[in-house]
Order: sequence, then structure tokens, then C-alpha cells
Amino acid sequence: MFDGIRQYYQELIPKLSDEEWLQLENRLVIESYPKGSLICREGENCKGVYYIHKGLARLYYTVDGREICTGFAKEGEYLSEYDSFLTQSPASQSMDVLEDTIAINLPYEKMQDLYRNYPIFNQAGRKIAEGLFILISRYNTRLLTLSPEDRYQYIIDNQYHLIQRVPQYMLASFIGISPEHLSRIRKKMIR
Amino acid sequence: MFDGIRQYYQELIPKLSDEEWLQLENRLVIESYPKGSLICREGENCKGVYYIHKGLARLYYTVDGREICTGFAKEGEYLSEYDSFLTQSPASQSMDVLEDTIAINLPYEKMQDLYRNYPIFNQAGRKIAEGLFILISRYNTRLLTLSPEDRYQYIIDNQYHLIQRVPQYMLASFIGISPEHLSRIRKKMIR
DNA sequence: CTTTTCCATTAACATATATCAAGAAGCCAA
DNA sequence: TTGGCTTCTTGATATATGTTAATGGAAAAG
Repeated sequence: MFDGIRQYYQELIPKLSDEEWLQLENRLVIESYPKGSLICREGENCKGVYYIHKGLARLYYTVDGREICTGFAKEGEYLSEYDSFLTQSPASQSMDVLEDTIAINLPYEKMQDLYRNYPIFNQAGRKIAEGLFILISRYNTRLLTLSPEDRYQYIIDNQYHLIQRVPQYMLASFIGISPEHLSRIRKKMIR
Repeated sequence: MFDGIRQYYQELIPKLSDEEWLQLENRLVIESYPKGSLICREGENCKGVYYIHKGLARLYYTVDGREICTGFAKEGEYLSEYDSFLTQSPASQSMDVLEDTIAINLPYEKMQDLYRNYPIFNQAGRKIAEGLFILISRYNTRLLTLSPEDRYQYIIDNQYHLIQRVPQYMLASFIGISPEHLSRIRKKMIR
């Protein structure tokens, strides 16, 4: 169950000891979410960082009753409303799951606890934050520098699993356009 | 000269010792940039993280010969093309200075060196990365959830120094619209 | 001081993209 | 199998925002 996470952390901290791993493992919480359920609701404090063991989760804003997706995580990937998690303040995004999902949660207090008692985890925390920064930074770059068509092409080339598992209207908001416009772009690209 | 930086790090690492601070200070490089000059050019590897001692620096993309600003840093603030810095790969943004600027640079190799020999700096590195994540994440939130007018209002309310020190056409790109459109928005807001 | 360059404003016009509305297609549930 | 959701597509129309171009003022340069 925890193999994926252990491997992940061992890449972040090559010299992670068995004892330290055990301390981490003891703090992990396995959670199960049926398709469509919320992991975190906008306005509430995000409770943890979630490793997706099985399934598919999504992060999104709700604006004027409309959803704007900003991220997805499938098996082996992490997801969190990280701003809310770090500051323990109300989330501006919600997280839900698009399929039945099993997530492994590292709750906020447990993580702070680890940082205090096992400082080596600061190294993991640093690399995780750096990784998340790079992720959002590149997402930003694509939104600001590519055309809608090129942003869709990017998903085809680099995140093809999203095309297969995520409804098209969610992908549309992910690349910053309306569902109808994406439909037209697809039509044009087929020719 | 280094007072601001020292204070900054001591907030990140409350138990930073004099010895550790000295190790950091020895690795800092003071650099001087005349108005308009580049700190980092798109396509090159970003060499460091820059603390602005005096002056004003800017981060921006160049798309079809046009500039899109994504960040500014004044005295007491940090700036870097952090993706490029972390991965030591070509930058997708440039950094230049809008006024004569003195920056204090922590170069990449020196920073890695610190992480290796003084692991406590991982804690600072973690908090810096977390802070940068929050910064870009909220910038993203504003771009995705606010109208252009509200985005401009946000700058008035929260970053008024930018209104005073940054040309309006740069602010326009910062909030994601054309200079002409910002001019119209301002006119409408005055009424 | 001049002269030049940069920048903000304004107006007319162009266009990408959104919105609205209807129908078709796929999928799930009973 | 049937009926009802959900999602995708398509067309007509609307609109926010961009583009082009001209003007005037302010700031910088000489």
C-alpha cells in the first residue's frame, strides 16, 4: 500500500533511514472517496497532502457557479490545495474525485510534527514545494504564452491520460476556454 | 548591507546560529545593475536568487516580440526565474531592472553547497519555495477568477507602489490585458 | 532650453472567444 | 429495452478585448 509513497520519499531523501520512514508511515491516513465526492471544499482549510493510490482527483475554482479546473492527479501523483494547506486558511479551490479513489493523506499537524522531530523531512518538504512551484509555474507559462489550440496540443502530447479520463468540458476550463470553443478547436485539428 | 537578508533568514530559521549565518553571508554576491539592464536573459540558465537591496526588478515573458510581466520585486523582496534556477535549465522568462538596482545574489552552486554542508538551510529553502508557491498560486487565482477591472483594483489596494513605479503598459500585461484596455478601465473607474 | 523619446489617451474598427439554444450521441440505471 | 442524464457538437449571435493609428504631454537626453 505504501510502496509508492516510500519510493517517492526515498528519491527526495536518498539517505532516509528505516526508522524515519516508519515515523512517516505511522502518520499516513488511508482514505476512500467514491466517485464525485469532495476531498476538500472551497472555504474550508485543506486538511492534508494527498497521494493518489488509485483513482483520479481534481482541483478547481468555482466562479459564478462555473467550475475552472487547474489540476488533476492520477495514481502515483500528489494533490493538495497547497496554499490553504500551508497557511491553514480557507481554500479558494475545491478538490473532488472523478473516479472511485483511494488517497493516502499526510495531515497538516502530522507533517509539522515530522518537521519538528525529524528535521531531515525539511529536505523532502523543500523538494515537494519546489516541485509544486515548477508545476504551477509551467502551467502559468502555457496559459500566458500559448494559444488555446497549442495548450490543447500540449495535453495531447504530454498528458494524454487526461484526454482519456477527464470529460472534455473540464479540459476546456483547464486550458482556459469554453467547452464549445474546445469542440471547435478539435474539429479544426482533425482536418 | 546584509541586514535585511539576515533578518529574513532569521525569520525562516529562528535558531540560525552566527556560524551558520556567516557561512551564508560568505556566499552572497553583491551585484549592481543600471536601469534597463538584464539580470537574466530568457534561454539562459538563471544564475541565482536575487535579494533586491535597492531598486526595482521585473520578471517577464517575451511572446511574439511583446513583453508579458509576471512579477516585480522592490527593496527587501526576492526575485528569481525560480524554475530555471532550480532545474538549471533555460529560462522561459527574462529579468531586468526598471531602476538602478543593487541586488544580492545567492548563486546556485553556493546554495547547493549550503544544503549539503548545513542541512538546516533546507528549512529555509523549504519556506522560500513554499512562499514562492503561494505567491504564484494567488497570482494565478486572480488571473482566473477576477475580472480585469478587479485585478487592477487589487493592485491599487495591495501593491500600490507598483502603480507609482511601474509604467502603466507593464501593469497592463501584468494583469493580462492590453495597455489601451487598461487606460479605458482607469477612465471608467475614475467616474 | 530644445529635441527626442517614451508613454498614456482616445477613437474607429477588427476579431477571437463566449453565450445561447437546439439537437445528437453516448452512457447509465431501472 | 427504455428512458433519462450527461456530454459533445453545431449554428447564430453577442461582446469583451485587441489592434491600429493619431494626438498630446511628460520625461529624458543632449
